[in-house]
Amino acid sequence: MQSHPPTPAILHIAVDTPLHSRVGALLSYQHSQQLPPGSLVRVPLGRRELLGVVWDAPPPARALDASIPLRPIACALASAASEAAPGLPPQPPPLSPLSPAWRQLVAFAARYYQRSLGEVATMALPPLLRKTSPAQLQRRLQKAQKSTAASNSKSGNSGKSGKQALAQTLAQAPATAPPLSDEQAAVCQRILADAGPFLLYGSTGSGKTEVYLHIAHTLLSAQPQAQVLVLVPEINLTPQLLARFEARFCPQWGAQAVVSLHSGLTEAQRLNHWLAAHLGQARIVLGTRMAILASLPQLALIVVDEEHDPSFKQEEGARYHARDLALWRGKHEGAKVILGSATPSLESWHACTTGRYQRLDMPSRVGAAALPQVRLLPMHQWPKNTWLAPPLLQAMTKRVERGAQSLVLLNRRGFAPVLFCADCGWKSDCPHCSAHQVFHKSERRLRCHHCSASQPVPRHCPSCGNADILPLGAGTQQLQEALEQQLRNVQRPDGQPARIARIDADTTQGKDQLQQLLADMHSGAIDVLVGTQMVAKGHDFRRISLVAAVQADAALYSSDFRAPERLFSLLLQAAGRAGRDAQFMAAQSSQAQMWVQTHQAEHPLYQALQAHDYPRFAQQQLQERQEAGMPPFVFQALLRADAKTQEAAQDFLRTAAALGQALAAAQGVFIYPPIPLAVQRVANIERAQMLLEAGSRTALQRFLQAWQPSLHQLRGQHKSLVRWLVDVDPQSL
DNA sequence: AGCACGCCGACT
DNA sequence: GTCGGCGTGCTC
Repeated sequence: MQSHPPTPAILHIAVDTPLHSRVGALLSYQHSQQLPPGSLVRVPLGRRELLGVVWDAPPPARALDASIPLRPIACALASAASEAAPGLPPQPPPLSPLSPAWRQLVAFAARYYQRSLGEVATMALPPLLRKTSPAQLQRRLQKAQKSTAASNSKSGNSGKSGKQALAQTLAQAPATAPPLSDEQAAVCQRILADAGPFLLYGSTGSGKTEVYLHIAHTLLSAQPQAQVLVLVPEINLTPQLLARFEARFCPQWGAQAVVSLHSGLTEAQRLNHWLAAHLGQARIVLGTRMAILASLPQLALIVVDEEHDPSFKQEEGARYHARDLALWRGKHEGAKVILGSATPSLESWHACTTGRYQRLDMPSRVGAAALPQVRLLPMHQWPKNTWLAPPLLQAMTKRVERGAQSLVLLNRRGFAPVLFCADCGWKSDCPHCSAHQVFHKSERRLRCHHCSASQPVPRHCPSCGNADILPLGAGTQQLQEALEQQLRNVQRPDGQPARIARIDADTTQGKDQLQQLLADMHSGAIDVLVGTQMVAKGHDFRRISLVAAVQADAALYSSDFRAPERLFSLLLQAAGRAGRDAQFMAAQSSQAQMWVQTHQAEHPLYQALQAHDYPRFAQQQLQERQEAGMPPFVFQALLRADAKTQEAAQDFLRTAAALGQALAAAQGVFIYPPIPLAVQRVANIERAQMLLEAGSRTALQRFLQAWQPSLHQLRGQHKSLVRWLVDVDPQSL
């Protein structure tokens, strides 16, 4: 068919190299023929071979020795149909190039977050592609194209948990769509009629998922090629939602129609799922933040569930925010975007008040009991070291006796116990970090949560030799022990003693342990569950009628201005664990309750929580932020420097500030003085950062863009500098 | 960033 | 005598 012989060409290729290196831009290679932009190739660089993506523009002109010929690419993994040489058998259909829309997304993310094109591009591709030969890929492709009937439930879930959840959900809910409530129907109508983006504000149990399913079904039915992307905060939450989407869509469109994309998959699964999305076989892709960069040629809808969740922000490498990229991608690819949350981020809430997003409310809780009653328990009337106030213990005792469960939520693992010598005041500080090593009873070791250095628990104080050294500070473990002590004479309806269990990093080292604990909780074998944030999210325990938050106040004193927002969200989410089963609650003839132990019962945050009034909380927070000139009313970025000494790190930042000063002034960007990070030293590296603030996103972007070259130059002059990085839209300061 | 080459200290 | 520390230099 092709009559012209292929003409040799120069390809401009994005490879994973840091922006600040001398190979940070597109690299040029030669090949026997032109390959279309988006083609996947493997190229030699130095003595290694890297995955690369063919780009459409040449890199900015650089001094390149013209007498040395460009190296040829190693192989093409994916490209447009290549001509078979005359006489040879026709080549099997190759993988199509990545779409222009995908490359634009990658280019935007690279520009916005100040990383190289190649780094973002390779980050968006399955790691196995780096090692797969064209022949292997070809085989995989043929297999994928032939067996659309292959069981996705096998590869779609990792391990037992997914299958259990699937079976559970299938048993509970028929695959047919339940009728929508009036509220849900009204919301769906708006979403289908308007452009969006939409903020779906609905309390836990209000049926947001049913709205996602309905919209997805409508769009996928209307367009046979259309695809839907659903983002969830954490891997643990994927199996449940995955099961619901599979139950609804796989009977109609086959097992390949729904795939997951997250870091819990094996490399082979990830490649297969990615391919299914790229080839259009997957109609629905459900995944964590990384899935926002998947190749989805016919994207029609993006759902970001729990859009307020901080885990959508990547905190290393290219520090992108999946929700923000979702909005950009939706706009540029003509896909609808739905952000869903019971406690939206203040950024999103604010965007609704300015009309940038359309807010849709779903206030009612369906199929569940009334929202839990929130009781604020002032702690000043009890001795200072009281962990659980007597009224709360009484309430929990009553639940145990009636066969109902309680959940005790510890605000964070932050107050992990350190080892302390009462004689000389020695504490188990980490020798490499400005942090304490934490006492782990089960391992009999001290471990640093920042650098992972660990050592056996000393028998005597290393400083004064005193044998009387004790764990200091409330840990989940001590709380569990205290509870066991207090409830030791309490009996369940079956006459057995109360059973108390704990979920945290210590007790759930093996995956099976966590599954076992969750199963025991579901079966009712556990009466009181003590845990951190992870128990507050997602789990649908049917018999919990009381949730208690202890030590919640810490967030109110935090220097991080986002701490209250997170606390409110956590507490409301935790409250949502109680009273999920209306029938059970009716049989208990009691109301679901959320108890909060506090020294600040009058605090507006708790007052709003008591009223289940997120809008009031958000409005009050936004007003504070506006008055204080904080996001979302200003836009921020951080420049961080790591060096061998704090002084060197700050020196670099100060020099960088001086170099950017004129530019910053011109763009209206304010540069704050450098400060050490909260954890100043990790693994013997000193860390400092400098806040940049601007009244507009574009001003900040323009400044960062212009500033970047000076930062690269500066690098060479500061010898003890280990590295620097820019964090655009930081989540914590 | 990798991954080399290259030159000085404690071990089989 | 080698193994191995990480300093400097290069990669289309």
